[in-house]
Amino acid sequence: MSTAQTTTACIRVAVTSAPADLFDYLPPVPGGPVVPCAGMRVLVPFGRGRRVGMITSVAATSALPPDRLKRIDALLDRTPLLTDGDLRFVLWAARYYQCSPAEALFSAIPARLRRPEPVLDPAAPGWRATAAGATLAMADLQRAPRQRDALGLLRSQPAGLEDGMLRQRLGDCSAALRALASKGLVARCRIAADAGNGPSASAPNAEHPPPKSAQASDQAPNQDTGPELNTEQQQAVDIIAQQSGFGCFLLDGVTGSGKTEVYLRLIEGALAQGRQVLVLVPEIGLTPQLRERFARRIAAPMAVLHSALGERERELAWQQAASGRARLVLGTRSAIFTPMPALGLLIVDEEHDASLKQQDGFRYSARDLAVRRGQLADSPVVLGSATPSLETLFNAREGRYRRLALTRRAGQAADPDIRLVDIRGQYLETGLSHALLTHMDQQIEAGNQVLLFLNRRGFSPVLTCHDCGWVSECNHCDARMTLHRGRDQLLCHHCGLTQPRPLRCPCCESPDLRPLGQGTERVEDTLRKRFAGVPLARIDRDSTRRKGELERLLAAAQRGDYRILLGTQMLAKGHHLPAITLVGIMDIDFGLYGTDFRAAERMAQLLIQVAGRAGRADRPGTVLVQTRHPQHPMLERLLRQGYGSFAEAALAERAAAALPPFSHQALLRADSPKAQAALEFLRQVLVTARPLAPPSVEFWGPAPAQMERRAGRVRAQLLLQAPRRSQLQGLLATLLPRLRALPAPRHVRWSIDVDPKDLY
DNA sequence: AGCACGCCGACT
DNA sequence: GTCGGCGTGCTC
Repeated sequence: MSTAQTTTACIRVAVTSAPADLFDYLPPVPGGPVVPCAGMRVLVPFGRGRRVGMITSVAATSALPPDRLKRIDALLDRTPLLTDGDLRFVLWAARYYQCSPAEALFSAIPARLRRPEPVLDPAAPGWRATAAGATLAMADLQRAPRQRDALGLLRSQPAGLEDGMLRQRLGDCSAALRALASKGLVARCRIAADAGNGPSASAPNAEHPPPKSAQASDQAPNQDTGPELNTEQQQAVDIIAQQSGFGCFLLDGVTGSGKTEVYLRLIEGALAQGRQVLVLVPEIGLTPQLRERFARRIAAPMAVLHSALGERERELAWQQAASGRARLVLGTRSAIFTPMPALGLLIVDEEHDASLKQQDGFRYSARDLAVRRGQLADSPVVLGSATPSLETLFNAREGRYRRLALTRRAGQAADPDIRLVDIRGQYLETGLSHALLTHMDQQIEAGNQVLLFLNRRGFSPVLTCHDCGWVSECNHCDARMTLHRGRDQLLCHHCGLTQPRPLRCPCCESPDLRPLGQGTERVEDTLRKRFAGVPLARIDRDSTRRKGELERLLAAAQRGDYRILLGTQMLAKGHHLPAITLVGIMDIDFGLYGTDFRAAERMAQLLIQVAGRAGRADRPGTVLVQTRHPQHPMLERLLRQGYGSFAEAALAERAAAALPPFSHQALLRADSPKAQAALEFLRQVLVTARPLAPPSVEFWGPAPAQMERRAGRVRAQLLLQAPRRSQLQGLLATLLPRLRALPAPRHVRWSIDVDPKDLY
């Protein structure tokens, strides 16, 4: 039967780096051992060359005459990489975000599989505990914590763990393993392959033993049961755990209220029911801490997926999830596409965070896709944040999500005392007011830690000539080049252009060049002089360039090695720094009069997140916010009445202006090296689009982009806005194919961003 | 998106 | 006489 079918069937293939469409092929030469199925990769002739593609469906006939169809060269997989359910999800996302099926599918699988490589052999080399290792008293390894952790983990997995999995759980532990091997406590082994057999086959006891079994208590140093929950936490856990099918929850919990503890209980519950759990976090910076915390508490196998992973490691982790062997998957945004046959719970931590949105190519929002995936998997979705996005708060208000509030900080910690410092007319020492410096003195003297936040890296944002007024402009962008004194260069933060720091003005030859304004490097300089002898760490993209440096600095900060922490954005994320009693925000004004309608929302989230670093332990925290606009209504409201009240007011403004979430947007961006070409193209687009759109759809522009010239290209944009998502989707579905067919003016590149987060 | 074909200026 | 600029068109 399969012979007749395979000779006549038409195989629909998404081909890599091809136009947006799918292409029809004939099956590979009949008689092969493998029947082509949706979700398998194939090698196909395409034009003059060969490409990797993925089968999206197998149909009876093609719209094209059979003699125009070519034959698939080879099947690259013996079994599908993606199930029908996975395919449906990814292809839905491709349609929603107006991306080609091929680009979406191949960004959903590990990068290595975009090439015609065979999937890695899951029977990979690994380690297992020997009989001696299984009976050794753990106390004997008291002085070797790495070895103790490694052995403890291997003892909990009698079948052994493969190298990639061990690295996932423990980081680089090869030295510890070699040491254990030399004592005969662990041995090399191959892990039995059971990929593709579904979840239960690989989870021998479908009921995953919760970590309180005899075996777990044996490894007490590795597994704890966590603190008791307070009423709010318990209530949240109970309500979410009751949800049997799809349902979306907003876990709205102030910093330090124990959201992670709620996640952990929910995870334990879902695992105990034999389900898999997917946890999304914004950035790698968060992963080590969270990974360790999960590893300490969750006995079940976990896979970690983040962007710093090597290709092979990533694929192994992906396989672990897809085969059902990994029960818990912790990952950054692209992990939303990880196949998980027994998925039963999705958690998105810091759901407001911008890095959950992919900013190029396939521009998806991992948070929004998590909701969709929860629907398809008929599973609960938990969105957690101390500063929920206005979209999510709106959804909760409308009753689409259920809001669960955690209002109490764990332990004795009191809410931080947030105060504005009016810096108008004040003398500033490298941007630092007298008031801020005095508070720093006090806290440092009292033996506490201080955190200073300045969202500008480098020494100074501009270098200028005191004699002729020359400024360090970038040749390729409408922007100034930042002076970086560490590397003695001018650097454009927008296109990456660097040039040696000029000694004389390029314009008038004057030697009197002066740095204007301050970045973290310059503040560091001042602080090292002002607080001589006080240990200080600067944490920004430049000081943490080396791999593992950020973790090293944060760990040292946690131990109290540093008394002053100075940094950018990176410091705002949920790192736990319990000794901080003073947070200084050097400049909040960027968010008050921003051109982007989301500027105020971002400012508020940043302020509350940074403020959340203060006073997490039993010491009360103070936050000083330097501003030139102390009467700004949004800022006042945020400080007097808190984020929730700010969000209500901000939502009212959005409603009045019919902005998202009260409407839905898509942004068409175009750029070209030629001055008017991008704008011209978008005018053409508008002419095409207007008649296709219902009258309720509004068009804003086309207009030059915020920074019109960037990296040598002139940029323009056209914003589409509709009251209803379906109207916008309807318009895009008819408009985009026409745009792709439009004669593309030379050198104009364009792209579409559905639900854009940044309007520039 | 690649990668061809194809038709016009500066080199050995 | 060729090498090579990138404009235009096609890929099941």
